[in-house]
Amino acid sequence: MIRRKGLTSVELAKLAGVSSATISRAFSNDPAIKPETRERVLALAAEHGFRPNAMARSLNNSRSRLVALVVNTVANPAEAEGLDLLIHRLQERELMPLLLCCANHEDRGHLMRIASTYQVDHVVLYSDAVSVDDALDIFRSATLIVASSEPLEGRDLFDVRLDASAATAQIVDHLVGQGRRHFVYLSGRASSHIDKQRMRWFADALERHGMAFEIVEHGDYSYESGYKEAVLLLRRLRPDVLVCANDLMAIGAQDAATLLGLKIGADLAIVGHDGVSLSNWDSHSITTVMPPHGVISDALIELIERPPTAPPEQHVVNCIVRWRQSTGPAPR
Amino acid sequence: MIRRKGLTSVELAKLAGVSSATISRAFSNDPAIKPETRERVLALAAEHGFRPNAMARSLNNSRSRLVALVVNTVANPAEAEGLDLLIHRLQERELMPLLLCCANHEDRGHLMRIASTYQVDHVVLYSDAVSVDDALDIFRSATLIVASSEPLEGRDLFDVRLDASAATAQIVDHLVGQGRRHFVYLSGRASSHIDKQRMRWFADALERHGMAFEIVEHGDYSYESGYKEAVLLLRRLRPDVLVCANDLMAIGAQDAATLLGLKIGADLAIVGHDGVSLSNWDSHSITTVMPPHGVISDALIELIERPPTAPPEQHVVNCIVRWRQSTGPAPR
DNA sequence: TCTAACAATGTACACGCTTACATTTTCACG
DNA sequence: CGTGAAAATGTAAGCGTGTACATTGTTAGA
Repeated sequence: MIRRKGLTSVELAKLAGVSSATISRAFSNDPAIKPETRERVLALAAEHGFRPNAMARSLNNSRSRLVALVVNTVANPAEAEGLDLLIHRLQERELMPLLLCCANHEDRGHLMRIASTYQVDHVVLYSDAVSVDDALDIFRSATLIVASSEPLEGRDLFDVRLDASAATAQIVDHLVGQGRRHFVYLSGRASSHIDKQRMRWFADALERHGMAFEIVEHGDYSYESGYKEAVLLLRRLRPDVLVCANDLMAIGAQDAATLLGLKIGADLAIVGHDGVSLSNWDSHSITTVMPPHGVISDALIELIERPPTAPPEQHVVNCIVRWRQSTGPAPR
Repeated sequence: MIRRKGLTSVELAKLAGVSSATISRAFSNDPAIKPETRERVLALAAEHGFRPNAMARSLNNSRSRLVALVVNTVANPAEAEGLDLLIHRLQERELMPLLLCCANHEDRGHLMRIASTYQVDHVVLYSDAVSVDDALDIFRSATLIVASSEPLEGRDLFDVRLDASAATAQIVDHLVGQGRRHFVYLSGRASSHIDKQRMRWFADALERHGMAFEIVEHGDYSYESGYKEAVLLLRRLRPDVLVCANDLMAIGAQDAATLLGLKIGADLAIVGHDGVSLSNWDSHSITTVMPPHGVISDALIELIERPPTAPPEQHVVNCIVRWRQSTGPAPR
């Protein structure tokens, strides 16, 4: 296996009988180049397998076309299913995703510092893996784009904020309309921003009916914890609605409830969050509050493509409801 | 938000009263530098937030510390759960993963060509997303590392090959020992290399008992197809063992079998592949043939860290069995 | 035919770092 | 105290592009 280095623009220039500047112009769609020359250069380049060196290129125009994606882990479908779409969109635009997986990584700062070394143009904070301030501090010369449901008041950032208030209200209205009165929220990690938000949205929606809900704080986002906590709380509290911090816990809870002889969608309604694809299996069809991944990705891309001089901009994206069997017959 | 560019090594040199070469040496662990100077430079660098520009660095030593990871999609846990570990290992070594998601991407060649532009040091073909030849052709100056279960005879590549023959044999022996005789394999995509391999391993294991199995070729790796095909085939063939091309289908099949009144692990044994975490839920505990992600990642890292002059090397990694309830009581 | 304006290309330097080589400093030892 | 080797640092030439500016070629209008 011979590892030959590709040729450079000067070498190709020699072969084409032009200067390296012309090579550069051929590849950068410069209108100053004669179309025929362009064609000739590109043909020759293709023939010899020449492609401009992105390192050298970004060294002097300081645009790397690299986008750092800061996530927790790709092993979690709730994150990965949206991420996959975003990566796809980036690739369509010939932007290169640099993935930073922060879960299990003690020193996230170090991780980001290394990434910043590559002169990334944009940083997308795709999960709550790191704080906005840390990221701002480290990625000084990149534009930071935050995707979160945490309200970042007055921060003047580029951000796409998820809002599930409407979706949550729809579900609550529907369930209250079914005559349900006893709501319980099973938390994943009560201290997490996303969990706090979700509880707040539920509280608001219930309050409009003059109602409240109880919180069980012992979950950890896993199937097992959903199962275990559901067994305990169903015996103790006897709710007719169980809202779970994520779909995995909702599925675990459903299995537990079934085991206890409850009829899902009738005796007990179950609601999940995230809308992961497995919430829609026949075995456990979970009504869930889902972030619209396509809309989010589009908004993020829009922020990424904004000219660097443009002022910070905020998008608010509304979550949607996936009606499934765990809340009985769907409305309308 | 002020986007100030960081300072350069010459500027820092000026501040430190040294030359830019000394700065470079301080950051590259060059033994030729006096420890105290090194400390002084690093302290000053930290103070001013200086970090060397990776683009400029790799431009002249042609080592980018970038690793291209060619995968299908991160949305599929079977891929993502192993990938997550590999990314973690890379990050520990200060190597940057450049993710190429090929599923849904018509022109994978183009994707790879762009990535190659960034002078990646290594390319890991982590799934069957693209052919080895295409990758070799495009990433001329990087070393290619292939992770697959497809035997690449005589290709003289760096590769980590999965072998499930022993694991498969263990399962088959166990099931035959339980008195089971009628084996059916539900395929995901019969044309895929991985599926062909898995069928071959099963064929071999059964052959040693003088037995064979039937193949149902209508699956597509989804829960739904597992469910649907299982309903059809269980009525038609009445097997006592159903081997599925992946865990999702196995779970679907289990739901179908349960619906038909079969007792899983007794009337019917079900076997999956991939060992995704959700194969271990209480609701559907599936015995599965699992690639040891840790071992695979270690092997890949070892190949990545091999000096560029080293000759190609092959690792064979044995899959392991996760005994669950879908095959009845575990052996021993 | 001459000139001005424009189109197309070439020239040369900058981007921020590494590194071979040159130079200076240090230090041990006679 | 002088000498030479070793240690530490400085100098300068790239690495492969993009791009401002200079240069050449072309065409229109008078």
